[in-house]
Amino acid sequence: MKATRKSTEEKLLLAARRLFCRAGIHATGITRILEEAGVARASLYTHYGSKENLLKAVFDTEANMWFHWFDLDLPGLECSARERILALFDLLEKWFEKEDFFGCVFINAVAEHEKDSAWVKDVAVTYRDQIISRLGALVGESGAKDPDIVTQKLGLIIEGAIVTAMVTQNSQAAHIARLTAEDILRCMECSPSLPEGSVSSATAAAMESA
Amino acid sequence: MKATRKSTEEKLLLAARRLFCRAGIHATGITRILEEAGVARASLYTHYGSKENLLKAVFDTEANMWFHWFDLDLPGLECSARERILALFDLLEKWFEKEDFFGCVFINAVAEHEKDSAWVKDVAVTYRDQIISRLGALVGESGAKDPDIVTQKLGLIIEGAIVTAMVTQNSQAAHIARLTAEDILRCMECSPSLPEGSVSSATAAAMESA
DNA sequence: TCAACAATAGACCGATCAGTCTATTTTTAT
DNA sequence: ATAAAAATAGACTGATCGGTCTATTGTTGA
Repeated sequence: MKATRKSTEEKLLLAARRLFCRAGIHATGITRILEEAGVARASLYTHYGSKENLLKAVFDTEANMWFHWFDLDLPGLECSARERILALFDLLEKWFEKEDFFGCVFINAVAEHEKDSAWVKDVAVTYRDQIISRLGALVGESGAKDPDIVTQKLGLIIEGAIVTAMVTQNSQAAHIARLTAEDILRCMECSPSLPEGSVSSATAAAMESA
Repeated sequence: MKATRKSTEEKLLLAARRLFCRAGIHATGITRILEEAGVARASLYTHYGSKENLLKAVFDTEANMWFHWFDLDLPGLECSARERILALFDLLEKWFEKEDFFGCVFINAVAEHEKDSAWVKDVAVTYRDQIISRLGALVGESGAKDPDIVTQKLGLIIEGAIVTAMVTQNSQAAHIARLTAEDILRCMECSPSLPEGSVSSATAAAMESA
């Protein structure tokens, strides 16, 4: 608990992070950020130079949240790797419960920016790789038979939980994701396919939709 | 296969749907839609009245895609309910493989609009409920012990697959989601918790992150 | 005390946006 | 063939945006 006054830089960063997620990046004007931060217009440009750089700084802080989870919070738990994987979903739940949770700034930013050749997507994918890599290390420790597939499954339900929580504005998505993670872990060493055969051939005929 | 020429209305709708997803809604100007549609400026306003109404029309077409899957494609398959659930992920994969797939317009729209008191979120949530309801009916047919939880799990991995496919631009997310769905279905009648106890208490201590 | 710096308010600029309007051409139906 | 309807190009408007600039006020450290 530092008693230090929040710096101008911090005030801008926090307001931008909140508004970019709550209202969208394009929809959030510089003026609104300045109002919420309680900071003068020129200060934004002396500290960050542009709205784009401010967004990059917001990306960094969001990535640091994830790195903090994987590099400090989860390793501090005295439990098995499998339990650490499940504990990740408790961290997600705490995140979703915050009053100013409005989705992941990476996902939201990608959603509202050009998907071909845009720096936003490149930055988001780079950070995503770093996060998935840490998740993969955790899965590796758990002794999964096919760690890559398990990692991809877990990454998918993490993203699903974030989006579900954003859209429904309900932190329960983390709990559902945790239950799903338990299913994945329970099936980790079982046979890779269902008793009944695949239906992928029967499905192919059913496609002519708009 | 109709040989009918595409109407002005359709051309606008298709261009808008593609651009809203590929580049974002705010980032897509009217002029760009008109260029891609090959349509005059005034035609947009005679047919739709405003950019907002055009977005609503795009929402309708995307919802109809889902309704077509649940109400026509999947019921047409001669297989068990469980297999129909899995077949949904094959439909998703076909969707992701389209060259102009850039995410779900509902998710993307929510991501870039105000999350408190905005019509965009309300419309998206309404359609989401209708889709989840159809998914729930399918799960009910499969004889799941706890159909509500299973439905929420499946809904979550569907959203996860869509976002993963959007961010990574890789249709393989549908396959991972299908494998996860198989895990969920396989665990459907098993005991609801892992052999080892929960770690939720041990996790609570690890939270002070930014 | 006073100079160097940081932050302030707010006018201002050029660009872009959604939407309107006019005048012209093309299509359609009879 | 011709009149009505639909679509066209493109100029135009008012509002908003990101970013710059000036002038003033606090704040800090020697």
